[in-house]
Amino acid sequence: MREHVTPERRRGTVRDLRRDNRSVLLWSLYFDQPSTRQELSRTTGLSPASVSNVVRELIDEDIVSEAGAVDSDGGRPRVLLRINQDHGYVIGVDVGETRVRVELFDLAMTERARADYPLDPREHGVTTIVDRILEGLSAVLADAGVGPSAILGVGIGVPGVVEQGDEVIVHGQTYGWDAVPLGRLLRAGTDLPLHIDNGAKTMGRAEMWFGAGRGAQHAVVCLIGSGVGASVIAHGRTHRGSTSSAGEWGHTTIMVGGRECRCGAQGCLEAYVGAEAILDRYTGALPGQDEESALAALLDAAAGGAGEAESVLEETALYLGVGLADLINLFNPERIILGGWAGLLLGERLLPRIRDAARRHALRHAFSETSIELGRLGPEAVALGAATLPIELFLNGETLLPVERRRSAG
Amino acid sequence: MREHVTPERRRGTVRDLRRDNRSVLLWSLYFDQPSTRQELSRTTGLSPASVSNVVRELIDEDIVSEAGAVDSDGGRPRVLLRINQDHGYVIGVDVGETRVRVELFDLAMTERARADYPLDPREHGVTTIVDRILEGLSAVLADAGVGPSAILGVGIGVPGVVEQGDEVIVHGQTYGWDAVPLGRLLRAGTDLPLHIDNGAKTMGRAEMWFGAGRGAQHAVVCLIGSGVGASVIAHGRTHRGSTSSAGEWGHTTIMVGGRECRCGAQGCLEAYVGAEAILDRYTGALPGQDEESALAALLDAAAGGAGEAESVLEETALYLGVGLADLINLFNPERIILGGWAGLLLGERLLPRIRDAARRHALRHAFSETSIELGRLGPEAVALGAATLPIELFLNGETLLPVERRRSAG
DNA sequence: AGACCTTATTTAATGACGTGATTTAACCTC
DNA sequence: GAGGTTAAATCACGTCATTAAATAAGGTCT
Repeated sequence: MREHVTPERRRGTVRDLRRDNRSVLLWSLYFDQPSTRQELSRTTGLSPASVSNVVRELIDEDIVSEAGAVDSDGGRPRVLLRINQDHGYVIGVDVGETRVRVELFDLAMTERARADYPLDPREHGVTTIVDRILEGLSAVLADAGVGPSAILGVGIGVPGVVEQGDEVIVHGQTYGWDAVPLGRLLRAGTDLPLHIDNGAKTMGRAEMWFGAGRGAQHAVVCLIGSGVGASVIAHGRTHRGSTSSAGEWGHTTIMVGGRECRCGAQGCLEAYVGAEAILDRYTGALPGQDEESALAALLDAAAGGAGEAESVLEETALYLGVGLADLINLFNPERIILGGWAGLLLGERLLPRIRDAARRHALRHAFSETSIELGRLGPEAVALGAATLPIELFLNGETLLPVERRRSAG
Repeated sequence: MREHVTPERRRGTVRDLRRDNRSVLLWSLYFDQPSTRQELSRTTGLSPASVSNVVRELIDEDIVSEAGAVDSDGGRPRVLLRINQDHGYVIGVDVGETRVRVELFDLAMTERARADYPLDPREHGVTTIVDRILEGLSAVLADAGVGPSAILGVGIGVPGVVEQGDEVIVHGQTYGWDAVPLGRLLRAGTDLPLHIDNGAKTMGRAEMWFGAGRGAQHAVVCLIGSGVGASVIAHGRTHRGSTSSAGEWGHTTIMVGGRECRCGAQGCLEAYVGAEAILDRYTGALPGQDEESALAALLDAAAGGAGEAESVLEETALYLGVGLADLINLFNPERIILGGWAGLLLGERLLPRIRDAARRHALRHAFSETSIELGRLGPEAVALGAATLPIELFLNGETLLPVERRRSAG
């Protein structure tokens, strides 16, 4: 990743100061469009004169446009400013268990093109995935009629642990990937700036930017699907830890000596509340071929009064609540967001019971400061969140121009 | 706390830039004394000219002194710089379960005076504690012959959750304190700038600044005494969460439906590895009046081959390892430091077994990136760590002068 | 001892920046 | 269209970090 950030982000000269001020202004404008110079002066704390200067610069660079004015009541009207959504584009890639999806967005995160590639459930080979991604990149570029030089960057959400560094390495424990240098493999097929991250983390970004997490500084986004992951946000930024593998909530132990988990340990949370585990604990028959319809059927059975289904779900709510309580105690977030396809299904029916179990297992004070909510973006948001990775660099003024890219690639 | 920080730390003008640069220079010098202008230029990334300017300013303010020079091999010798350790003093307070300790340090963290007040085990009344603290402040000032105006600030480590805000509130679940406005109560008796924080967190600071955590950016310091706490450091800074109660590791659930914990929940880690809980699980007789000697006796019994003692400890190592694995999975630290009097006792004998249990319950990748070590400062470091709170503000250039203090107090 | 070399630090000149004060612009009401 | 009002741009100023040049402070060599 580093390779696409200007080397050694400095912070000490007057020019760095300008870059930073420009950046806070862009962030402010991005999340509160349209806005006026006045308002930006208030929200950024910069003087009106500085806002004027920076905005002129941004307009000259075709990043910001003036767009109308607000009605005045006796004075010069305030001019509305907005980010030019066609100044550049970003691409988000969702590498899931069942498909690869590639989406192209403009700066306003409006989808401009999409490509979908279903995966054979047993076909997770690295080269297959790499080919699909590269294919998808060309497809969405062609489809949207956008040239590569207009692309600010490509965000890629993948399952498994992503180790950031000079070379991005992906460890997909449950995916069959072992130390895959995904960045290098893709680089052979494209010059676009790549940003690879764990899918749960990109999903979390999406909820934080555009979903249930908006406005929160400290939050945890829980992703429950077949497996279980989480994205921890502290001070508005994803917590990565020393090698970017933080947030592996699913393999937290909630029952010493408990059920075997596919990670090899015993008593992991995932072995109780992951969709696969829930279905596994239920001995009755369930219709539906895939996990998604099976879990829905289980929920329906419980609603219909089926005893065992009911008790499996009751237990699930307890375990999930315990898992959330651990997050509350350790991270003291202001908000917990339950997402992922299974998380949303379960939350819809069990949220009160889950909340109650969390309350019983968390410290009073921390629990009372936390709200537990459902995600708002659905499980499709992985690509959207991945696309925010290059957006973030852009807003920070860290995006290289295509010319510079070529230089740094050589 | 806010009240003693200049209101609204800005970041946008050239003057802020200077404050920041001055701050990075001070931090660098503080942890690498003595140093030279050259070296500081390298470590801070500032130009030699800027270092010269800032250093001259610091010398004029009597914060830094020149102290000798390094031998040269043919050129002008480099002048050694060090922080003037008598430029100001800080006070650290440790409010423990059995005593209140107040220590006065100079800027080099050399202890200059100390006052100890044992507490009656059942005498945790707020007014008693407040009186002891105030008494201790006067005592160490008198003892060290230092006037209040030379004190940069007072750091106070207390048991329980400390809610930072305009008014500092202490919730001491196990201490019998309920929403105590400790800051306000102390303010009635002293004008000194106060910084209150959880004792586990201040202890963690001490290890990070001067102990086993030096140099780490991501670490967790575990404090095991009668109860269990932790201090999580991410990117070099203590993780506080939205209301500063993050890091309550002790009440993480490791066994759904397990042993009752004094917090009211079941299966908390503390109910298995806290000293009180360990002793409680052992049915044999143990000599010694206090927990400390009892635990030592239990360890000796096990070393002597006593079957039950051995199995209780074996179990303890397992549970503790599980607790550490949770931390590894969630935070992905580069280092875990085991501290607290019980943690040190247990670690001494059980560390290999604890490590092994952690390995079995953590994800491979994250575990392999983490080292698990014992604390180096002993359980006495709470006051030392608390005293680093005002030091931090000082290094950041956020300490008010006594004159300004009075203004802001009125 | 003195000429010369080497390295550290300071000084001087320069360019960039943010800000408050001052102008100018743009719209309203009467 | 004159006067009032608010927004935005411009100007003059002070601050800052940096580069290049100058100076300080010690060596070495003859």
